[in-house]
Amino acid sequence: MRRLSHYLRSLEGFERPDGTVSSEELAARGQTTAAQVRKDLSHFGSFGKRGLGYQVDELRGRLREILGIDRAWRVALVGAGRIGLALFDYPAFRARGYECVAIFDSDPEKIGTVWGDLTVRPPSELEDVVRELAVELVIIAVPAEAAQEMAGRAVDAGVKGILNFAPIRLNVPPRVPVEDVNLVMELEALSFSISQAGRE
Amino acid sequence: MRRLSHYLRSLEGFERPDGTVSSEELAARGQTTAAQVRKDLSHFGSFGKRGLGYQVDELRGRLREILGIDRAWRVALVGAGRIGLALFDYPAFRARGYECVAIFDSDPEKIGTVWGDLTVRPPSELEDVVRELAVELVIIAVPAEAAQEMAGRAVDAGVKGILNFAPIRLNVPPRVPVEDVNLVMELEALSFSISQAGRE
DNA sequence: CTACATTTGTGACAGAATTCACAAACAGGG
DNA sequence: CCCTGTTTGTGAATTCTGTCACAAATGTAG
Repeated sequence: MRRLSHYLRSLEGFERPDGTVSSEELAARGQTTAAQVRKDLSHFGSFGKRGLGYQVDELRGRLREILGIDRAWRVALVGAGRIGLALFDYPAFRARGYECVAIFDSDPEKIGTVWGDLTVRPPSELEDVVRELAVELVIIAVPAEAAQEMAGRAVDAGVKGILNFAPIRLNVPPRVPVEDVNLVMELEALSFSISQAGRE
Repeated sequence: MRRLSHYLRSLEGFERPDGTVSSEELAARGQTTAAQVRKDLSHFGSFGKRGLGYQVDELRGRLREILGIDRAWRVALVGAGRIGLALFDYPAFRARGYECVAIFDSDPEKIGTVWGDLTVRPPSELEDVVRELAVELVIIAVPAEAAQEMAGRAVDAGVKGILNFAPIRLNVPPRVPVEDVNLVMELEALSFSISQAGRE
C-alpha cells in the first residue's frame, strides 16, 4: 500500500496542540476519503481512539514500523551516470534511513573517482562488496543492456530488493521485490491524459 | 492506462519475420495476460486481425497516437539541481519527442550558466517564456517550498501538464494533469515489501 | 450519572478491473 | 470449396478496491 507513505509524509511537519489527528484531517492532505484512511490503518491493527482520533506520535511510529523504515537500510548504487549522481546525494534518502555505502560503474574514467566519502568501484567487485558491507538494497541506474546482469549478480550475492531505473523488466526470483521507475513512462502518462482530454 | 506504455516499449526493438505479434507474445513481455492485452487494445479500436495477431508497424503507430507521442512536446525544466541536470540530458526523453526548450532556477549562481544550447533563466521569466516558446509541459524539480508557486504560475501561463518531483500534492485546476514522482516513496515500497515478507 | 458530540472500526454494498470462455474472423492446405 | 488451426474481440463471471453507513467506544458537560 502506497498510501501509507503518503500518510506518513502528511504527518511529518504537522503538529496539533493536543497531538492527535482524525482520519478526516489525514484524508484532506493526500487525495483520499476518511473511510479509506481508516480502512488502510485498521488493516495493520487498531491504533487510534474512538471519539479522539489518532495520536500523531504513535501513528508516526507505527507507520515507520509498517513501512520498514524504523531502521537503517544499506544501499549500493550501480551506475554512476547523471541519474546515479542525482540520487547519490539526494538528502531525502539519508533522512529516511537509506544509507549509500558503495558506488559501482563500468566506465574506467569514473572508477576510482571519489564521491563524498565513497570511491567508485568496478563492477567486478559487486559480489564481494555486497557481502562485506551487508548491502540490502541496490539502485540500478545503468543502461538497459547492463541492467539484467547487474541485477542478477546482486541478487545472487544476497541483495533483498532492487530499485530499477532501467527501462526493462528485470528477471529475478519472486522473493526479491523490484520497484521500477520509468521517467519516460511518466511523461507519456501526461501526454496521454492531455491528448485524451482533447478528444473528450 | 499505463500498460499501453509498456506495450509500446515491448514493441520497440522487436521484429518478427512476418511483422506480426500475438497478444500472447505481448503479454509475455510486460507482466500481464493475453486477455488483458486484448481488452486494453480493443478499448481504443479494433486493429489486429483474427487468426494472425497485430501488425507490429501499425500497432506501434496506433499506440504512439493513443499516448499522444505522435508529435513533439515542448518541455520546460523548473529547477536546475541534481535531478534537473539528470533529466535535462536524459537521451530517452528527446528520443520520444520531449524537447527541453527552457531551464529555470532561482539560484543566482546558476542563472546565466549554459547547459547544452540553453541558458538557465531566473524564475521571473517563467510566464513570458512559457507563452513565447509555447511550452506545454513543465518538469518541477525544485524544493517542496517553491513547488506550488512555480506550478501555479506555469499553469496560469498556459502549461497543459506537470511532471512533479517535489514531495507535495500540487494544487492545480483539474484540467491540468499532474504526474508525481517520489523517489523516497519507491524506496519505502521496497522496504515495506521486504519487511512484510518477513512477517509472512 | 446521563445525555451528547465525536470519531474509530467494520460489515454491507457498489463499482472497477481482471480473468474466463467462446463465437466470429481469417489463412492455409488439401 | 471445405476443413483445420489460430487468434482476436467481447459478453459473462469473478475478484479486487473503494465507499457508505452505522454500532461501539470515548471524552465532555451538565
